[in-house]
Amino acid sequence: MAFPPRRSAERDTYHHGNLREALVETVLNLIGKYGPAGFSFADVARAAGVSPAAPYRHFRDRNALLAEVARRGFERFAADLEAAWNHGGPNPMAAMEACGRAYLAFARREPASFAAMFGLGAAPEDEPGLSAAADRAFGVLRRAAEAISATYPGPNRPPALMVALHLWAEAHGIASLFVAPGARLGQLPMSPDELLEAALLIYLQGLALPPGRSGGGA
Amino acid sequence: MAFPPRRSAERDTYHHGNLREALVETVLNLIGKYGPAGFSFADVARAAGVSPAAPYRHFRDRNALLAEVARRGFERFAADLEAAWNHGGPNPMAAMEACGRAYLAFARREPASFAAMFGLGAAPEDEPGLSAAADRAFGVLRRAAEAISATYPGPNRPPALMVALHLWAEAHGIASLFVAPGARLGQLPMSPDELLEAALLIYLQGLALPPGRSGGGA
DNA sequence: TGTACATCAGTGAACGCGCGTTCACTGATGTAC
DNA sequence: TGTACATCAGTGAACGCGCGTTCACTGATGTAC
Repeated sequence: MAFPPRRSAERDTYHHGNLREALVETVLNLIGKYGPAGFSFADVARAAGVSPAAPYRHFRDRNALLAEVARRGFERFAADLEAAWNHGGPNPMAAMEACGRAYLAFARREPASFAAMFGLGAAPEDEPGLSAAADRAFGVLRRAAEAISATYPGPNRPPALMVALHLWAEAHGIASLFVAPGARLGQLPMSPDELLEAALLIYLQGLALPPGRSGGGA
Repeated sequence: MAFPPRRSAERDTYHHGNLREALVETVLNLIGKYGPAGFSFADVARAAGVSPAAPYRHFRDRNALLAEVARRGFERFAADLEAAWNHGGPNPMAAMEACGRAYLAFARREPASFAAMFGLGAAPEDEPGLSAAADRAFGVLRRAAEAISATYPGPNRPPALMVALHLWAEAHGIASLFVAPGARLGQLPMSPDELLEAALLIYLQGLALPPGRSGGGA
């Protein structure tokens, strides 16, 4: 992949001023266009309008750059989930639904970040801060699950961590299979959001029952 | 990534005999070691012990080779799911559980195929047969969901396709997040299989109820 | 069963290219006094 | 407020390398008669 250098009139000073930020943003653009594996470190420099040596001032190598992109993605992701939870209303169920919608919305709105974060494409190796940021995002879901769990009476109160993992997996599965670009499946009978919402409802209903004969008659 | 040529004594004839198969298998090896983006077309040839021009007899380019790997992966995947369903016993619930286990088992046993199939790494563009193979795999889950749906009495019989999508997403989410190599999460409170089984049970219980107040008191 | 010949599946050398990375450098910025 | 100087963030040329791809070729295989 070769890119024409960015209109060089864009920058009239010798120093870029904010190259680090610009590189991160450029990567998001490139991932969006060519996928996480579809461009080189040199391409990033070219697209950002600097010499191929410039990025080395800010990132050790291509992987460190990608990891930073993923890390920032997780930060925004966590913030989105947090906001959804906080504004989801007093009812934990409704708030959890809002979280689910936020999950899919993020995958839709920031497919490039999503790809970088979850390694759909050359997965960035662990860099300092990456896992921490990912944990922060999961932490929101975990606390949400705790609030939900607490609404069930003691005897059949489900383990909050399990609930969090279940819901995360469902949201992530739907996002990966049906929202992320290049999703392999064609026609869905309903939107991903509706699909997730229905799954959430059914799951939470199932939680209310003590484990027993599952399904079959009424 | 550079590889030493394979011990050349391995092949004493001028013709390889079964290079196409060998290339596919070599790719699985390389994905396993370096990820789906971690090697070049030339590396594949080298690792298979042939000249860099030889693979062109069998595959248009790197992408076509990766697509073939993914296609075969889906074939085996579909076969696994089918077998799990068929041997899962007469009870559709139990059989679906077996399918879930087969899903995770595949991701565990063939991480390289899984990565190629679901584009965890440079996703192969659509090649003839790839989507068809993927559809075949999903078809198994879809029929299983139909059998499950049919066990519910008419009034609240859930749409089979929705059930299939829900279960696929849950299984896929768990596989992607917790089974696939490079999964970002650390300690789980239970194994992925247990996690999926629990989710399945809760979900199927929830299906049995007519939609209403979800959760909260008993 | 032999043989001539077409076809096939490999070789290996060659090409141009862009990559990642380094280097000495230079222009701009910030700060001490 | 001026000025000297250290530091910083960029340049651009250069390097060796391996990539993808092509080419004329050659050894092996299969088949017609």
